[in-house]
Amino acid sequence: MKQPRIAVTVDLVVFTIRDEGLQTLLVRRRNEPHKGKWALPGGFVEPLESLEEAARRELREETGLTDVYLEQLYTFGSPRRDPRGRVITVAYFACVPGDLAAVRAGGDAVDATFHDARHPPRLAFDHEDIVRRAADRLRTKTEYSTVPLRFLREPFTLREVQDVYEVLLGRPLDKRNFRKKMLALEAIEETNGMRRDGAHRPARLFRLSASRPYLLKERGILFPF
Amino acid sequence: MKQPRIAVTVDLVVFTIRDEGLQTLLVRRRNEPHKGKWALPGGFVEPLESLEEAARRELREETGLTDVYLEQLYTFGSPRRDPRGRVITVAYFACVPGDLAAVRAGGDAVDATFHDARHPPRLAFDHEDIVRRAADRLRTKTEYSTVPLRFLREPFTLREVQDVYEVLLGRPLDKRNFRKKMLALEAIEETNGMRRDGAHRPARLFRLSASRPYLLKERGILFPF
DNA sequence: CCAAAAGTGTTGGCGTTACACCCATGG
DNA sequence: CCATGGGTGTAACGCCAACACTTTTGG
Repeated sequence: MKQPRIAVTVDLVVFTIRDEGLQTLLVRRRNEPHKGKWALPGGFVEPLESLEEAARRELREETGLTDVYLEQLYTFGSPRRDPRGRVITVAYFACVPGDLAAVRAGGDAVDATFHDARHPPRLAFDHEDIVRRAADRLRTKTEYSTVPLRFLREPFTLREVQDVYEVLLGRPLDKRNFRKKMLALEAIEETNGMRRDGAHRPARLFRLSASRPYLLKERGILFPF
Repeated sequence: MKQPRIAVTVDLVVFTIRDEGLQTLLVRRRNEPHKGKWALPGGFVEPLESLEEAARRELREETGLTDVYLEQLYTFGSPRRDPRGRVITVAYFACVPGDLAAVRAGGDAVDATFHDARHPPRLAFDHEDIVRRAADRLRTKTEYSTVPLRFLREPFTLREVQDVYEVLLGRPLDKRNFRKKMLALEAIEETNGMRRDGAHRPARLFRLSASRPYLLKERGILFPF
């Protein structure tokens, strides 16, 4: 084939909820171009791996995480988005629990830390566009899906679930209505464990239902109230 | 850069509504691989064009259409999806009016005709997956967006709008409720023209509102009834 | 016994659905 | 004047949002 070849990368918007806010993982670039700038973790797709495999590999290399929720977001391909030449990037976003151990920098990354996803610092390439689009998608999906459950480590309490939704939606939700609706979805199921912490009634613990892990509501939306 | 280079194509799922059904444009391949098989229109991305520009160029070359609704769908990148080597494809879908003049085949295409989108013939590469995913996305968007208006040529009547939605949703809708809802969205606006055809009262003609061409409903869905 | 968070039901309002007849035209 | 599709309003229902107190534990 004498078709024009193009370099292909995957970039990852790794969301977590921490310090009462939505945060995203950024790495500081060790090399040119954009040396020293913050950027999304990511890298070139290898010849024999699929795009999602490439994304999971990069995520594992950066955070040690496996089995996270990962979704293809959008493919960015402006001809001049990378000064090195024609590079398109397939962007993914991931949802990881907020209590994960410190991420370790590696490869092209000097440093790897979480930053406010809605007001990130200046980023390399078009990565600010990517973060913005990912945050929009996440907010939209919060309205009608149970993707936000992926921010929790099992087992979790209903209050923890509600906290996640409240951060993502940016407003408080009514506790009774929230519980009714979340339980009606059957996206989570009770364990027989309890969480005992502090001087108050213990909380029931839940896990994701084996059957409906990523439920999308087909009719109506989840949280109009 | 000594990064692995990959060939990048765009493929198009060009939807139209015709003969009371959702159809998609297919071309018959002139060359190997998959010579003689039906496939989606598409082709290689040129070095200096963006992905969307490539998609619009291919669409123009195949159908002569410009100014159609075009949306990036998904990027397919399994390592063995193309026997020639590593080729990833950025898939787009388009909505075009059902009354367009015959499309002309060109380039790698022997023939170009519309086929039932829900039961297409056997397609080259992974194009059946692409069509299936596009049809799913279109159906989903029909529930909460005015994308289906893009299947109509302006000016159009409310009955024509309803016909489009009924085909996409696969069920009849109540005429009065449909009109109320569609007008309340302010996605279309009245012209002062009338369509006179046949022995009956003439129908008011509408066009897309300049302001809200691709309205997505933020709360609730369009057609719960 | 007090503080702190978990857990639980009911009601009113609003938005959606269901539904049938008159209008304007061409032949 | 008849056939054909265009155009219109209301009432019942069901679902959603609002809302406050009891339970259980630790100290």
